[in-house]
Amino acid sequence: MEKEITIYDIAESLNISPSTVSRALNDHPAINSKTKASIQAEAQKLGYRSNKFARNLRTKSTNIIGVIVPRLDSVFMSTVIAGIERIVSEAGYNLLITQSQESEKNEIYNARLLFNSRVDGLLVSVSSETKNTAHYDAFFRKNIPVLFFDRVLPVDNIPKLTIDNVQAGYKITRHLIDQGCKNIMHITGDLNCQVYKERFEGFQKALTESNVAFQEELLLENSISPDEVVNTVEFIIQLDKKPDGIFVSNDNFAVNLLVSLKAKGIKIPQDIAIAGFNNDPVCQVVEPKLTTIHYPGEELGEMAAKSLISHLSGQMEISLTQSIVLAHKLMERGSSIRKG
Amino acid sequence: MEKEITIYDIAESLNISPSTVSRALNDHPAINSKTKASIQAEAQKLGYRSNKFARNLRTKSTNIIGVIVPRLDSVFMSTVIAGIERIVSEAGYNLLITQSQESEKNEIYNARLLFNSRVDGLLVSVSSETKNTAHYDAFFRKNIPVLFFDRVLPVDNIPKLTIDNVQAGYKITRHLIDQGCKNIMHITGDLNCQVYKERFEGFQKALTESNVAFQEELLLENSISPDEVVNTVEFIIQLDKKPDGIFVSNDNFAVNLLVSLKAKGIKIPQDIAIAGFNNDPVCQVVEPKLTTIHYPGEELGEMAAKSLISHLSGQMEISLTQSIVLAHKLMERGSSIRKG
DNA sequence: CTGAAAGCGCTTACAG
DNA sequence: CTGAAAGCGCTTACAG
Repeated sequence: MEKEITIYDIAESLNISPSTVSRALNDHPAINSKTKASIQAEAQKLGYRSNKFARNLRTKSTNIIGVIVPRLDSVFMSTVIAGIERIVSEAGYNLLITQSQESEKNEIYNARLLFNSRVDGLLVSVSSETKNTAHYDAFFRKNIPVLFFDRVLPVDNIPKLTIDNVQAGYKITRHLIDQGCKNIMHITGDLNCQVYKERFEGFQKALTESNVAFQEELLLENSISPDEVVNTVEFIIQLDKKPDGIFVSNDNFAVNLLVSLKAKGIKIPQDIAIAGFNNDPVCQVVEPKLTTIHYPGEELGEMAAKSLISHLSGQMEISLTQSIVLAHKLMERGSSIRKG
Repeated sequence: MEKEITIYDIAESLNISPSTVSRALNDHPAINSKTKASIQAEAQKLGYRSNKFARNLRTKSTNIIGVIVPRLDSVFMSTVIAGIERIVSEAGYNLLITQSQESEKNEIYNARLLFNSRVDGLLVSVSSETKNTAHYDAFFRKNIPVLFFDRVLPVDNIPKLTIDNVQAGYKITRHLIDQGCKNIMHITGDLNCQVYKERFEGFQKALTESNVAFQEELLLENSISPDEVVNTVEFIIQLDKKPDGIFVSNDNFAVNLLVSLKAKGIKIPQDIAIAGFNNDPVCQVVEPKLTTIHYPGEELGEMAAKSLISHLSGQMEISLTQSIVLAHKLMERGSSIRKG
């Protein structure tokens, strides 16, 4: 076990004061450049590494950004995280990442943990259970910037980074209608969750606008867990009046549903047109390929990280108080395009 | 901006010493339980939060575990990370996560960063460029435990957590041979990378054992980037003697290849049987479903985190010096099973 | 351009 | 069971 080298060791070996060593190591302008060079050389030679705790204790900042997401293991979220990591590490920050596993309790716990870890800023995508932002008040009170992304809460004065889910839901439903669908099913997650709620809103808006009736029984809420595919297929099969189109708020479920429906002899898109959400790579691999909304995960992550960091570094204070809406895109593919 | 409450504030308001407050807050056994209760109540009331930097500075431990992976945004890796996060957060540790983007330079940078962040332990999956462990020497010298998982280096005395890639490669090739394949192509990543090298080794072993000749031109190295699918299909199409089986060291590529080959009129598995590696969910969605090796990501992550933590908490010192080999499983599916 | 000194908020060996 | 005191390794206002 090596002894840990401190600025005092460097100071002693060079016969100067620790103050000067500290300044030289931080590239302080007042220090003579020759002194600086010799100090830096000596630090290198002795294998010095700065003690972040002592530094943080003094300066009261951590260079750590906290992240809370519902789950780490989706294609979408891992892409977002990868984007965040890139920007954050380029800017010399570290990342403390936690997942709530869709539980408000875990989210509260994580928020507390990150607060106690004194993160300089926080990037949050809320769990589907989360109803309010009380557990972030501690951050607000201390002026620690918090940015919500993707899964946000319908609360004012909190900066948010999202896509326009209402419009996206509208567009995709509109597309299904244009392809001749008149009896459209919607399969979605917890409607208390803002993103699902808004997509559903867009869905309804498109129906109303085109005078397509909304069938209550064709709304399947909370059913986008992969295990639910079997039940969903059964449900669809036994319906007297089967849907001729399905908008699923999640690619993964959509894709599995598509495969299972085909296995039951249902033709996609002729009998039922299907559309998903997110543009996961898997969309391109099923046959027919899945129509979906492109939701730019990596860019979302990068944007989120950039906004937070430029806020932290003092530039662009305003932008963090604004909400940013990223562009999305309808990807029309075989699963919904009906020839003629 | 609220004033930050310290143990001195609690001590003052209760008219006792900071020492006692510190002990009470850490649930020290010597403290009277009434004193303890009143201190904890006061801490709560004042909104006290412990200052980790002061604590770490004193105790010289951080409760942070560093993670270095090649990429965050694969299904496999995000599953691993999710497993790590679960275990680590249950044990009261935090995670500092970095990605090397398959660059040795980035990996070295990240190792240094995490070293300077004084992580208590390190979990590493190396980039495909990484040739040696010199950049982890600093950790070894300080007895900071390092555990390599999935992508490991062929170096002794470093604990590793993997599956038996040779055997897995052997099994899947053996399966292709059993299905009547006699001219098998292998598509793989950088063969300097241990996992790919070993799978290839297993591939060769199975061929040799069954007296199936290995065709040099049927080894495609470094070609598992998604952009390469088109070229690969072209290459296969123009071959005089087309392969009747393909073992791809990566599900994602395998699945895209399967789809593209089908689009060219090649029948899977009749003309060409295909097998992948990892058991990503996408395997179940293509038609026919993809034969692959199940590589348990979540368990891998959990195991890695558990080993490291039990080492850190002083139990099970030995196990970290051993290597752990997780079970894998051949998933036989339609992409390779030939009737008759 | 450089130094002496105080202080960030905690923990813990020592003493009682 | 409780307290006084030192010290972890840094930074920085103040002085020169």
